[in-house]
Amino acid sequence: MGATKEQLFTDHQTRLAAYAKALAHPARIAILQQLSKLDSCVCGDLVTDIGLAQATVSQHLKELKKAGLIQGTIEGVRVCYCIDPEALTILKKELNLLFDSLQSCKSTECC
Amino acid sequence: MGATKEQLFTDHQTRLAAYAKALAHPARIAILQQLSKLDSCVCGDLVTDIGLAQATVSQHLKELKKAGLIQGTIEGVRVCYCIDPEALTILKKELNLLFDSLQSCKSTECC
DNA sequence: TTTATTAATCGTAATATTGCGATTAATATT
DNA sequence: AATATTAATCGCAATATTACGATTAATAAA
Repeated sequence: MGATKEQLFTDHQTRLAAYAKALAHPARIAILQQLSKLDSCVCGDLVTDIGLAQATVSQHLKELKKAGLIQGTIEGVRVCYCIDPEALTILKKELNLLFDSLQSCKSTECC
Repeated sequence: MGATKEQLFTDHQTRLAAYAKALAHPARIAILQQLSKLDSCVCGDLVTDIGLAQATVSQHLKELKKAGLIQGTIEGVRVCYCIDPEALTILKKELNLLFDSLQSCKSTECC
């Protein structure tokens, strides 16, 4: 096994889980923060800044790209990575949906 | 390999990644939503509601407990699971920290 | 006491993730 | 043309995740 039974869940649950998965590694959070901090989007710097091997950083970038959180454009030999602001907006929206649905929590009544 | 190089990251990055990991499966999001929806916290119902095997649901509950998002109290034969409202507050705070740090994103300038 | 119910855990299988060295393809530079 | 730089990808190893049947321990009910 090891594969999610997708048909059991709503689109919102699946979408949010996918975003959460993208954020589920400190390196990927660090990459996002680094990307937003840099003046330019020259992103080979990420490798030195993060402290992981180039192949590993490249893999994390791929995950972030897959989730739609970042975009990459080729600039000669280099690749410029940037956060997709729209994706961030959608992510925030999905998170708000979750927190709204958890707001009616009556847990203090029993645990 | 297959283990995160924790020493490279800040506490915030590690903490948030751990929370995100807990949310990184639709079943666990479904469980949280179900827990907040039920009048009581009688949670054996989760197994029928979610549609996964008892052992699998139990494992997801364990993950949520590990992340601190839920608590479980024994009530006779049954176990009552509840969302920890404080953990939700912390999670929101960590997420706000992230979004604040990503706010200064200048990505539209280049990608 | 015997039987039923509940939920954790064990064991197993399939798959995914994390990490990196080595290689590769692409573009720059000399 | 030869060389350097950059970043994706391959291949591998270690570990983690997802899922479930079977078992177990605990409590409740008969």
